[in-house]
Amino acid sequence: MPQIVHKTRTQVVVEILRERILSGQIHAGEPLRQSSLAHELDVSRIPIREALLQLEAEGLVKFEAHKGATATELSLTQMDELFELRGLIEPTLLRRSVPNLTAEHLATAADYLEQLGHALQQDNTIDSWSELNGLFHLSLYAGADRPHTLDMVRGLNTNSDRYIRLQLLLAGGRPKADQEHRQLLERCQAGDADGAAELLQHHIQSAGISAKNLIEAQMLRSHSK
Amino acid sequence: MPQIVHKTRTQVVVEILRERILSGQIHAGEPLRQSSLAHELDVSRIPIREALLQLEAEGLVKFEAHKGATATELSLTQMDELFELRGLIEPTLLRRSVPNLTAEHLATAADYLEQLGHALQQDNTIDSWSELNGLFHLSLYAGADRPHTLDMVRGLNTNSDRYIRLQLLLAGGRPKADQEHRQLLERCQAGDADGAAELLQHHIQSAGISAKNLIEAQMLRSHSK
DNA sequence: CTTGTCATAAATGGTTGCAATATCGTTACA
DNA sequence: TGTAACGATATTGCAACCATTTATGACAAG
Repeated sequence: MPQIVHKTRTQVVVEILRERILSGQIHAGEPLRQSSLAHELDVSRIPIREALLQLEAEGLVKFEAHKGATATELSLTQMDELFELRGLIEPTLLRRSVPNLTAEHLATAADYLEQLGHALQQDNTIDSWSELNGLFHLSLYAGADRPHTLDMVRGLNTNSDRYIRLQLLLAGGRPKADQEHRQLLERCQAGDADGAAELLQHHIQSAGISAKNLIEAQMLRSHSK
Repeated sequence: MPQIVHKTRTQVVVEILRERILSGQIHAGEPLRQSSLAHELDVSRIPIREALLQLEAEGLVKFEAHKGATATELSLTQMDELFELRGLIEPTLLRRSVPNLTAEHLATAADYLEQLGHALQQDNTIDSWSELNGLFHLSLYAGADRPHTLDMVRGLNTNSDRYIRLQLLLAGGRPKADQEHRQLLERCQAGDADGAAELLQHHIQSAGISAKNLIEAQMLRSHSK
């Protein structure tokens, strides 16, 4: 019984715009006009504005007074920054979490992992894979009891998501990540916090590197034509 | 020629409210009514709402749909979280920054440090000390070239600021921090990144511990009466 | 006396319209 | 020909008003 919840229009708009930016439907640097969005989504401009403000806090748009909002584009160095932060924070979280993980926690993590496997062969692959990937990672941090930090990690993930999706799109699935995920879960189940943390760090680092390579290739291609 | 800058009302309101929360003028848990704030600050409710949204992103208020906004209160465990994150991120930033610090960077850092010394003997001690403290720390990270991370650290600092100020108020100055600051700057000047990073970690950790002790004492006192 | 329902009040969420600001093309002038 | 001032236009910022939701309290039934 999902207890009907009244979403405000602002929240709805936030979700729509976030999805559009992450999916690449709105691409980086593109200006987001309040009026046109308002007209298109059939709401007034106030919810649009507030949505844009929230998205700015998430780092997905840049909001300049009297100039309008634009979808942010992450430069290569900014990607470095993102993955460096994740590589710093997430293993620490995991290390704290592992000793406190209950069987239930591990079960949901395993569930996500299985769904991840299925997601690769389905239709709307990319979006669901990306979401499940985030959920899997976060579920492993449930034992850390660090809600604020978790929010922060969620934010970092959201930001790197665009490039993860791009990576999925161009590289066609990620068997390597899947393998690493399984090993990671194994370590967690075994209660090996340090081993798990180390694996995770490699995992994040390699994801960062391959995302970066992809972007570089992309940039070269677009420059050469 | 400072190129007159037009602040929007929203920005003005954000600054006023942030200062009120950090200074304790608005204390934790206190509800923030849009109407009364709008009347008091002589603006409509729209800028107030947008300001509250921004402050929510900073973690200073909690904004619940249809229920209103309240100033957040940080529990002890949340403080732990905050200082743990700072202790994780800031030393890493510093280590990356030190090798790239120019003489100019170091000069401004030294300048802030001197101002910090003066601030202790003046009137509006707490507010300016707190601000200068943040500026000093941030100035040392200028060489890291990590703008996004810097923003994040700024946010963490803002959140811990309330308790730093409380600490200053009750403990009356912080000669210990001053000493540590000097040593820190020394290490940076000497180009000793690892030493500086280690010092910084201790510095943050001890600040966290003493803040925590203070809060605990505070809670005991209020419970006992 | 407790409890559930309904009406009323208060606060927030959202729409429309107007004012302020930036952008860009045009024109005048060096 | 280049540049600087200027004005039209588009876009954002803000205020006043209306709609919706939540909280409060009275009142009646058990």
